[in-house]
Amino acid sequence: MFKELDPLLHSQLRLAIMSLLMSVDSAEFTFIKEQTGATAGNLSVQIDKLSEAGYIEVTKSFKGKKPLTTCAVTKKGLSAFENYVNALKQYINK
Amino acid sequence: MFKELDPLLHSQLRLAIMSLLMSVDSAEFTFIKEQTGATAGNLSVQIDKLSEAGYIEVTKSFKGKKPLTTCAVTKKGLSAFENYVNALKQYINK
DNA sequence: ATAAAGTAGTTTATAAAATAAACTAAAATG
DNA sequence: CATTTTAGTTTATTTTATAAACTACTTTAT
Repeated sequence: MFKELDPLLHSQLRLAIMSLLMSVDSAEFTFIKEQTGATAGNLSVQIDKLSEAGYIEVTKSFKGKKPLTTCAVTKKGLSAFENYVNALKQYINK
Repeated sequence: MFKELDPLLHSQLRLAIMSLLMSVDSAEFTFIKEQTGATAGNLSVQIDKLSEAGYIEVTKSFKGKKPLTTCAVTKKGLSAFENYVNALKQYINK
């Protein structure tokens, strides 16, 4: 039987966000937006979902006078990502 | 920028169907149902979608007196699957 | 000084998808 | 011969993804 694919991660945009965050300490909203090509609205929604699941930590502050949203993956998020990748391999490795 | 993940394949059940079909010549509806744990209704719908996209070929016949639906991956499906796996690697390989 | 345009997002509405429930039709079973 | 089972399909509901519209503030130009 096939392992279940965490629906929170099995989404192109959320997976891209997580993928990005895997390789950095933290990333700004605008950077993620650029890298993923997502609209701000969509990104905002998906970041919220990852945040509410405890997969990422979102910090809102200011860069000078502009709002600054920074995201970083949590231990829980890292573990979920690894699990997801692991499950996925069952589907794609021949 | 991240490559797009073929939405037809980026679905747990459809991906499982394709994954199964990759390793066999053809598979019966009931076999796919057992292996994936999907409900018949859901499976029927997803098989239709893959079929309409030309990713699989569906043959309806009879085994004795019972209806028999058989599925096999097409060249197009194989290529789409390979493309999908390739794109996916961009997300999950660190 | 203020109107216009840009930045950094959030909220809400809509479109698309996944899934299950209800249904059909025939066959096997008791 | 009535009930259950098999093999599916169709339809309805729920969930999701996504974009459009909006908010709040800042920078630039006049």
